[in-house]
Amino acid sequence: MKEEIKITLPDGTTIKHPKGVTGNEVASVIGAGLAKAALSIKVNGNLYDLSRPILEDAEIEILTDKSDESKTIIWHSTSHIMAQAVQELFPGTKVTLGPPIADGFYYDFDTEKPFTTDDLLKIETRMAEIISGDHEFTRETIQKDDAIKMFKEKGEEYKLEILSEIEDETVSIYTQNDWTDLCRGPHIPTTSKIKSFKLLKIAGSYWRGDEKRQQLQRIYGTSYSNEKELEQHLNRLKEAKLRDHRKIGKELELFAFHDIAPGSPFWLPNGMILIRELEKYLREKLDEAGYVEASTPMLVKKSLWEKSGHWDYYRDNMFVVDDGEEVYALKPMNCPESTYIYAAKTRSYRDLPIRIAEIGRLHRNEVSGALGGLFRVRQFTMDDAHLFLLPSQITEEVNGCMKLISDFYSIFGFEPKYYFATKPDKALGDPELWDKAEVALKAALDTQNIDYKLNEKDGAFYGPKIDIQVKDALGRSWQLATIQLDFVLPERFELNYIDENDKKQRPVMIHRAIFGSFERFIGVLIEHFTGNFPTWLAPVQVVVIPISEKHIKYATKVYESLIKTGVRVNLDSRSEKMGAKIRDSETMKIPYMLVVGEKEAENSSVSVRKHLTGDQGQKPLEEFIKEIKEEITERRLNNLN
RNA sequence: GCCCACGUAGCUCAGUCGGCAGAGCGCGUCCUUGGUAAGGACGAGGUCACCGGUUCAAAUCCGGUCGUGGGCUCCA
Repeated sequence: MKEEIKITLPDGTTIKHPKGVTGNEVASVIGAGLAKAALSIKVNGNLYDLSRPILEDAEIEILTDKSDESKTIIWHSTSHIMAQAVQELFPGTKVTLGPPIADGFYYDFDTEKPFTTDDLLKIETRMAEIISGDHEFTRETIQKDDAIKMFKEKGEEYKLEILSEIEDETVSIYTQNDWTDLCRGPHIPTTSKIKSFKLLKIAGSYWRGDEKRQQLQRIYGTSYSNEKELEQHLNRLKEAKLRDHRKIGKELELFAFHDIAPGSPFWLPNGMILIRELEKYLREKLDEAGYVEASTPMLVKKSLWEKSGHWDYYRDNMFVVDDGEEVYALKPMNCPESTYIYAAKTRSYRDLPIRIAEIGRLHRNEVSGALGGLFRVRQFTMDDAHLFLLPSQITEEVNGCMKLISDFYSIFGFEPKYYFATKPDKALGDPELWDKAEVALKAALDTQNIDYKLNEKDGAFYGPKIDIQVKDALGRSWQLATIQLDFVLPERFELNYIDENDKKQRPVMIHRAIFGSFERFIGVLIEHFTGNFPTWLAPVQVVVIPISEKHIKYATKVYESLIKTGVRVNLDSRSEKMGAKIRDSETMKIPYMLVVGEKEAENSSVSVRKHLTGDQGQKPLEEFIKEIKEEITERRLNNLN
C-alpha cells in the first residue's frame, strides 16, 4: 500500500492523499470548478506547479486568478512564451532574464538588431499562436552539469553565467511547446490559461543593470487570465497619462521647460502661487514646531566639499565654477553648510535641541537620461532641516519630526507609510552610538504605535533612517519624506556643545525633509489632484463672469470686494458669451465661477458655479466671501478627485 | 552617460514618392450683449531644433550636436 500524506486546506480540514499527489489532483478532489480555475498551489508556504508531486504532509492553498501571487505566475509564464516567440522570429537572439514585475513582466534579450514597434506586433502574433496551442508547462529537475552542457550547446552564455552562480547540485528547467528555459518556477499549467496579453514597450537595459556590461533589449508586457483585467490595466495607464504633471503643468500654465536650461523649470506666475502657498503652510508648521530658519550660500569654495566628503563621492553630480582664481561649487545639499549656522557661536547643552530649517535651492548635475519633468531636475528647492541634539533627545526629536510629517500630509489626503532602515555593512561612526540610535528610532516608532516595515542594513553609511512614503490618488507610492540620523558630519566639522561638566561633547545631527523638494512634491500634487487643486492652493480661486457688458460694473464691484479679502480672483470681462467664459474657467480648473447679471446686481448676490460640480444657485456675496475665506483658511480638500 | 523613439506656428498635431509650409485651438481687429462647458468675420504668426552632407531641388534622405520621452533595481 502506498504511503499517505496529510493535506491541510486553508479552512483547517485535512484530506489524506497518496504521497506524490499533485496540486491538480488535490484540486479535483475538492471540486471540478476549482480544478479548472486553479493556476498554482502553495505548499507549506512555497509556490508549486500544479503538476509537481507533493512529498510530505502539507498545508496547502490552491491559487486561482483571484490571488496576487498567481498574477506573478501568469506574468512570468507569459515572459517565457514571449522569449520563445522572440527566439523563433529572431534566430541568434540570446535570452537572459525575464521576471514578473509590479504590473506585468519583461524579458531582456541580447540581440544584434534592436527591436522595432513592428517587431512587437510580429512577436505578439506568434505568442497568440503559442498560447492558443494550449501547451503544458512541464518542470524537470536535472543535474547542474547537465544544464551547463545543455545551455552551452545552445550558446546561451547568460544562462551559463546564472548557472555558475547557483550553488545547488540540481536545477529546474521548464518547457512549453518544445522551448526550454532555466527557471525556478513555478508556472501556470498550460499556455491557454492566459486569456489576454499585450506587449507594451521596448527599452534598453544592461546585463545585471550594470552599464559597463552588455547592453540588452528589453520588452515589457502584461497579461491576465481574463480580458477585463487587461482592459483595466490599460485604462490605468491612460488615466496616469491624463494626470501627467507635464501635460497639466503646461495647460494650467504652472511651469515651463526650455532647452536653454535642461532639467530646470521656469516657474510661471500660476505655478509660483503653488510654491508660495506651500512655503507659507510649511513655515506655519515650522514655527509651531519650534524651528528657526536659516539660509546658506549657494556658491561655496571647494574646500568645504572636500571637508564634507562630497568632493570625493559626489563630484560627478556637482556644478563646479572656476572664476580663474578659485574653484567653487554650487551646493548640491544644504547639510555641510548648516553646520556653520550651528557653529556660529558656542552652544550649551541647555540650547539643544536646535532645529534649523532651510528652504534651500540646490543644484545637482544629474545625467541627462535621468531627467524627467519635475520629478527629476537639476535645480530644485528643498524643504530641508537639520536638528542638532543630545544623544538622549533622539527619540523625542524623531517623534517630533514624524508628527510634523503626518500632520503636514494629512491636509493633502496622503497616508504616510514608514520604513525603518538600519545599519549597513559599510558604516562609519561609533558602533555604540549606532546601537543607541537604532534603539531610540525604534522607540519613537513604537511610542506612536506606528506600523512600519524594517529595511535591514538599508541605512545611510552615516546613520540609520526612517523613510516615509505616501500613496497618491492612483495608488502609486512616492518617497518624499526622510528622517536621517548623522554621526559623521558633526565629527567632520568638529561640532560640539558644552555639557554640564563644562566638557566639549559631540551633538547628534538629524537631517529631515517633509516633502523633499518643492518641484517633485508639486509634480506629485498635480498628478494626485489631476490639477484640481484645493481652493487654498489653486492659482486662481475665483473668476467673476458678467453675463454681458451691462453687468461689468457690478462684476467689478464683486471682483474688488474679493481682492480686498485676499482671494485670488479674475474678472472675465471679454466680450464672449457666458458659456464660453465658463468653459474656459472649467478648463483652467478654477474652483469657483461667479456668474453675475441683472438679478445678482439687484440684490448684491452672486450665482455660484463650482468646478466639476456645476451650478450651486444664488447666494449673497457676503455669504460667499465668508464661506470661501473659511475654506481657504482651513485649507480644506475639495474632494474632486 | 547608454539603448530606442521623437523634435513642423504660443499649444495640439497633419504634411503621401524629395518638387511653393498646412489645420484646429490660442493671439489681434471688428461685429455680436448673451443666464451655466466653444457666437461670427477678417488678420497676423514659421531659419520645419541646430550644424554639416547628398541632390537641379531637403521639413522629407544621410551624419553629427542639442533637447524631450520611455527604459537601464525588481535577480533562473
